Amino acid sequence: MEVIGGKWKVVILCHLILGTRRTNQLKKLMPGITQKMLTQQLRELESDGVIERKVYNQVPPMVEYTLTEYGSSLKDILDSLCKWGENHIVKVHGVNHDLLEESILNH
Amino acid sequence: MEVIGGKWKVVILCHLILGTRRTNQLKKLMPGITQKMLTQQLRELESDGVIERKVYNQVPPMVEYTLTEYGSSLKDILDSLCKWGENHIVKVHGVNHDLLEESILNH
DNA sequence: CTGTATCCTGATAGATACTG
DNA sequence: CAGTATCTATCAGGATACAG
Repeated sequence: MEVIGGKWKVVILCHLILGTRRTNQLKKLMPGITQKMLTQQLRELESDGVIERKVYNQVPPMVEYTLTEYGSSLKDILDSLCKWGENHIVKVHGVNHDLLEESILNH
Repeated sequence: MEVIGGKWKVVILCHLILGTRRTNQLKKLMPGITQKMLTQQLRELESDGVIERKVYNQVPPMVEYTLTEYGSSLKDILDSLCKWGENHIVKVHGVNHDLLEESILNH
């Protein structure tokens, strides 16, 4: 739970499951997150060994984040978590399915 | 994550998967938890509909907690979570397997 | 574009004492 | 036995400004 318990970590991980992403791509995928939180959560995921940070020395800067092989072992958890979470949100909050992505990914 | 994200919730749920437990049983199973936290986490799990609280009117009081049917749907998540967590602790903290239960359930 | 540095607030949790 | 009430400490997270 310490590894995936941060407010945005599961969301970040779900995005990275789909492939490598740049910092700004992640930011656009999660409009509700602040720059500070994004960096912070990414650093923690990195130091836990589940994602990798690749810096390209150029101007303007470019940084890519990728799921490590170890991080990929979280896929099962993420999947069952997302599945359960969707049902739960629909059940408890009565959100219809079209609003789910927005509801989940932005908050 | 809001449902299982509390500091002790996954531990409580893991115990309740094995069967109904009384308050004091849970307390003994988790030496590190305080009375306050135990009650609090149980109440939250209850209001999320994943556990059920049964009060027997007697002296001394007896209260039993059981996983609801809905709560049982968390079993997959809990399983994969525990599995991954064990590996992670061994890998990161170098804890040997005998110390795992103590390490996990008490902190 | 990516990231750091502050400052600040609310949530979370620990300790302790008390109640029916 | 099970739970409540306080009070306090800590921490995660938000807002904002700044930097290479």
